[in-house]
This record gives sequence, C-alpha cells and structure tokens, in this order.
Amino acid sequence: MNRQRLLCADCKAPCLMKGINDLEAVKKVEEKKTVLVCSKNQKIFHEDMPVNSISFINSGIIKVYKTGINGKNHIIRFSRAGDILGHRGLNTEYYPVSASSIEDSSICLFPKDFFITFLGNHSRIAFKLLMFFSKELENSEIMQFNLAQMNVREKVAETLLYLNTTFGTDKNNRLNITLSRQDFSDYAGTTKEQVSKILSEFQSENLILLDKKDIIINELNELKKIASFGVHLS
Amino acid sequence: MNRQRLLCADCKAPCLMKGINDLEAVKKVEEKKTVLVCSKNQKIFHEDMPVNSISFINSGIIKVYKTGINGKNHIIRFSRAGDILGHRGLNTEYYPVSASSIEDSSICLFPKDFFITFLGNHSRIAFKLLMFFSKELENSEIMQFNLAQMNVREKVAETLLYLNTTFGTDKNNRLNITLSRQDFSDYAGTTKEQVSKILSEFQSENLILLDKKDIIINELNELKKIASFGVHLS
DNA sequence: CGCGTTCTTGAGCATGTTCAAGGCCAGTGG
DNA sequence: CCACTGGCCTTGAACATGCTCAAGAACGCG
Repeated sequence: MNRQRLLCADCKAPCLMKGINDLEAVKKVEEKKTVLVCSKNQKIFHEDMPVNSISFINSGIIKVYKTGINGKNHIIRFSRAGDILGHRGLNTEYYPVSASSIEDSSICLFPKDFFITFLGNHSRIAFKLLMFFSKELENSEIMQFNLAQMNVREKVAETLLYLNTTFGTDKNNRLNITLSRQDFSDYAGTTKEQVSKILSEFQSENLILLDKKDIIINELNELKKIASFGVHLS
Repeated sequence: MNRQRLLCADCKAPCLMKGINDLEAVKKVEEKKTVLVCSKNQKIFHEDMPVNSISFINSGIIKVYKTGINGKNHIIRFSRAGDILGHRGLNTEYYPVSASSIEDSSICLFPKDFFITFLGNHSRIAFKLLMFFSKELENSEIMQFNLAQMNVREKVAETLLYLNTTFGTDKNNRLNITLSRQDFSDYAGTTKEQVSKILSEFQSENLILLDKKDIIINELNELKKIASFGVHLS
C-alpha cells in the first residue's frame, strides 16, 4: 500500500465531501485527507480494530463483511467509487465489520474526530448522511427479509439483480464486477457449490451466460420474475 | 383508537424529544404533538401508506415488520417505550415496513415536516438520531449475519437473548414480553412449529420454563453458549 | 361450558449442505 | 514454449436439516 496526492477538485466520484462552497472548508478537507492506494485482496480494516478514520472510495471495489467463528463470512455490501467506508464505526470505538479490496482500489481517509466536527459544522452534509443511513437501513432490512424467506434459487437471482443495479453492465450486458463463487455465496447467503449449480441452471435456461469468471445477463426480466417473491434493493 | 393529551414533562419514556432546554421549542413540540392510544393487535401503519408523521412510543410494544407475498411476515424489531417509530419513512414517501401493536399502546406523533425542520434547528438531537441510525444499522447487519449463518436452535436461543436484553425479566426471570409462536418465528427466521419444538427442547434441558404463554429464563449463560456462534445484538 | 384459536408433536418430504472427484485455468519455472 | 502445480469451479451422491402437513391437546374468550 502507498499514500499519494489526489485532489477533490479533480475527482469524479460522487462522494459526500463534495459540493461544499466554503473555500476555507475545502482547504481544510484537503489538508486532513490521506489517500490510500491498495491492490487486489488487501485488508483495509478488520473487526475489532480501533476506528481512527472515516473513508470514501475513490476507485475500485471493496467488500464489507462480518467473520463467523468457523471462518464463513457474511458479506454485507460491495462498495464502489463515491461510497462511504467505515461509517459504521461512527458510533463505536472498534469496527464491527471488516473490509477488503476485491480490485485495485484507492481510498480517501479522514480522521474520525475531524469528520465528526466537520459534520457539526456542515448540517446539510450531516443531513445527507442521515438520509444515507436511513437508506442503508432500508437495504439492510430488505436483506434480512430476503435471507429469512427466499430459497437458494431466488437468492442467487436476487444477488445477480443487486450486482446489476450496483455495478451495471457493459454494452454486451457483461457485469462490471467479477466475483469468486465464494464471495458470491457469502453475499447471497448460501454455499459456493449451490451458487455454481444455480448459475449453471440459469445458463442452461439462457437467462445468463458464463464466460470465464464473468457473467453476462441475457434475460434481466426473467431473473426479476424469479426473485419477484422478495423485495428489491435499490 | 383515540387521541388524548399527554405532556412530555410528565412522561417517563427516554425519548429523543427529551432534554431540550429551549422553552420556546418545548412549547412548539407540545403544540405539534398528537397522541394515539390503541389497543392490542391494531395496525399503526402499513407498507405503502404515505409517511405523514414520525412517532415515539409512550407505552406498550409495537412490532415492525415486512410482509411477504405469501403472507409470511418478517419481524424487523419489537419497539418499546421511548423508541422512535416510523423513522424509516424519513427518506421515503411511503412506509417500507408495517407496524402493529402487540399490547395496548400509546404513541406520540409529530408531523414529518415539523420533525425534519426540528432536526435542522437542533443539531445535537440530529446527531443523536444519526448515532441511533448507526446503531440500528449495526443491529440489522448482525441480524443479517445470524439469519444467514445460524441453525434453528441457535436462532431460537438468540431470539430469547434478544427479548431478554430488550424487555428484561421480572424478579422470577419471567420475560416481560409475551409472543405468539408465529411472532416469535417471524422474528427468529423459522417456522412456528420449529419454535415450539426447540422451546420444548430447551425446557427439557432446564434452560427455560414454559408457563402458559410466558417464558421463564433459567440458564441465561447456557443460552448464550448455544447462540455463541453468532454475534449478539446490544 | 363450548367453540375457535393456538400450541405441540410426529412423520414424511423437500431443500440445501457437505464431501469428494475430476476438470479447467492461470501463473511459474524449466 | 511447454509441462507442472495449485487454486477455483463444476457436478453428483449421500446426508442433514428444517419445513409442511396433520391430528390431538390445551388454552382462552365469550
């Protein structure tokens, strides 16, 4: 990992720290920011580490997950450019989750104390954060519902829809994210073997196409029908 | 249902609207408040109803849940005196969840617009709400984890621990909440029959005692061991 | 006291997990 | 450039778990 310079003014990511008019504040933000560049499969933070900073993703994809005692993880979300990271540490001394990069990534860190003070001085941003938390809570409760009530086929379809919504596809409908079967299943709430079997099943029904480790979505509407039992993330 | 007078000054519930020093603001809060008194098993609001107010529970217990298309519900939380209700409607036009009383209850309602303005003028309370959301998100993510990874025995033990932590017991270790098997299973993430079987099992192991519809906790530590695989709500 | 609802329990069944074997692919070193 | 190796993916078979269904019991509300 290494740290380098990156100006908010040059950054395209739609992050919360954007859109401050106060020039003095912008300067302060630049001053307090540290940029962390890391390659694929690096651990960003781990459960029970003290929370010293709140971060925003500049580029790459980060998985946020909880570790079970048997080593089986549960992935809470995949975060991308513009997303806040470590926000769950706001009210706690130690991280309640872990985060690892699944692609080469760069992240902007702000000291937690600074961030909290900053929120106090910028009520509009604090309010946006509040709305974001409310939205996050909604998504988390939908996940609860889906994990509690869907069967495996529905869970796999729902995960495909989530990946499609969150990361999108290129012009050939190829998902802009590549996951191992293990990561896929840790998010979907099943095992890697089941994911493999159900994805093969979807392929034989021509709903998707498996090309190396990539997934091409052929029939989005059919997948929606399969997952239609559940509620959808947005 | 009927509406009646209830002054914040006389109220013991630890709600967010407490602890304002500004007398003018206190007067305004009283002015905008509506009290709703309802008996057991009343619907407070329903998915897809427009969100007109944000509420606080004065007394009673309310279940907050999502409805599946097959009629099987998933209970998100049981809320009690002092808890905020309908906060998930803050960022949405329509409620994403439903709420029903499972005991006779009374609830203080504030118009949503007023509440949002109030937050803007009381940044300390807005910050407390932000911390509350962060905490809620933590609990919801723990529930995700538990639903994804626990077996039924662990889920039932975990639910008992949750009820014990949230509602406590009287001096005889009798839980201060009485649930139907259906509500219990809708929270735990299994079926009513499984709950019945596992509770009987726990009784035969002397971990709990079933007395009518009440549950008496004998061996809290043993239950903790059973659920120890998972993470715990706080 | 009677009736409807909820709870309990067992049996059969469906679903999903685990385990294991084999194949594929990418990276490495000769 | 090719063979080797390790990791990941796929697939089937055996097994475990939990769900559904059904019948009887207990409870609680007129």
